[in-house]
Amino acid sequence: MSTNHPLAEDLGFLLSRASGVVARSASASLAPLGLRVRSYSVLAFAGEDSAGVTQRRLAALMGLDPSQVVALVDDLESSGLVTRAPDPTDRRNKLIIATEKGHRIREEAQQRVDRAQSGHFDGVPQQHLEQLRSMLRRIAIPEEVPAGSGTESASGAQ
Amino acid sequence: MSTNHPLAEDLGFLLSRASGVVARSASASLAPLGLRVRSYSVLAFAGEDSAGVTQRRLAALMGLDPSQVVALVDDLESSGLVTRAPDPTDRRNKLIIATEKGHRIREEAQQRVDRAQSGHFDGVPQQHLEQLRSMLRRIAIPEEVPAGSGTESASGAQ
DNA sequence: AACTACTATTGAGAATGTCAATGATTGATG
DNA sequence: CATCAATCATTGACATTCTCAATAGTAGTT
Repeated sequence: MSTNHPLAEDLGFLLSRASGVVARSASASLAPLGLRVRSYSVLAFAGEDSAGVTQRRLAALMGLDPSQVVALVDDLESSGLVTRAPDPTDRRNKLIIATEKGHRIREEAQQRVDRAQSGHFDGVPQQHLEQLRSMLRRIAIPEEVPAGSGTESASGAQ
Repeated sequence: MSTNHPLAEDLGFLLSRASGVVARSASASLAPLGLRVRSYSVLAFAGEDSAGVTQRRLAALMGLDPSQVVALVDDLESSGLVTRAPDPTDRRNKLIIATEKGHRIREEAQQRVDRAQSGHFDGVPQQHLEQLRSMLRRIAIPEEVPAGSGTESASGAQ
């Protein structure tokens, strides 16, 4: 193992650093809408599936503790962007569904985020970006998360 | 216009997600040494330059507020891994220098982190990793940070 | 019914991020 | 030399985020 590379070249460090930079600018771009990166993510996922998403699944998708999702949904709900609908098939679940207003804001938010992010990625050729996406997906999601039943031990960190 | 891609394909989201995954495992691997990712980063940077690093520079390197560095250095100092040495050329600065023990721990820590990270990156071909590093560097560091300890505006001052 | 497993929720405590203010020091200006 | 602005480390306050344990409600099983 060539264990003597400077930290500034370490992939984990660069990952964290780049993530911070991008998240910061995204957060700044969302501020006018009263959203943060986290709440935007919840809104986006909720808006992608008209059937709604359970909070448990949101937590798994975002790599958060389920308890964190509660507050995020609380905010979005009190802002009228999403609703908590009971799941007819399993009343333990609460399906997070974007309202009409939620969809509008989500659209606007996505444009803002895209615009902010393009500033960081425009220097990189499209083909490389696709590779980057592929690698990050691989690292971020060790195994595909099924959408239906969650039989996984989804406690996140252990 | 790629304005309608799912969030799970968004580069910023994937970046944040991958960063979290890698940081978590790195943090876990460092726990036995009493280090976290942050304190390890400080220790690593301090150990890379025998002349030491100012806290201001550490903050810039790591993308932190200077006030955050204070606590990190406090911990490392009380653990005997680094020392705060006065800068002869500018007494406002405090040069963070790794102790002998600091160097030993840093070595051990680096091996642990590398081992933990290899689990995430080993599936990716070496060439792609190099591209990944290059892209991340570009995103993470908008402009190269000069390494001069003092305010040597001899060449390339800006 | 009893039991186990799962979901959302709450709460506590630690870690992290952000921001303003301060003392010590430096460099530049008058 | 005296003064002023800028820089560095530090402190403190405050919000956000992370991590964990515990709980009520529900589901599936036996």
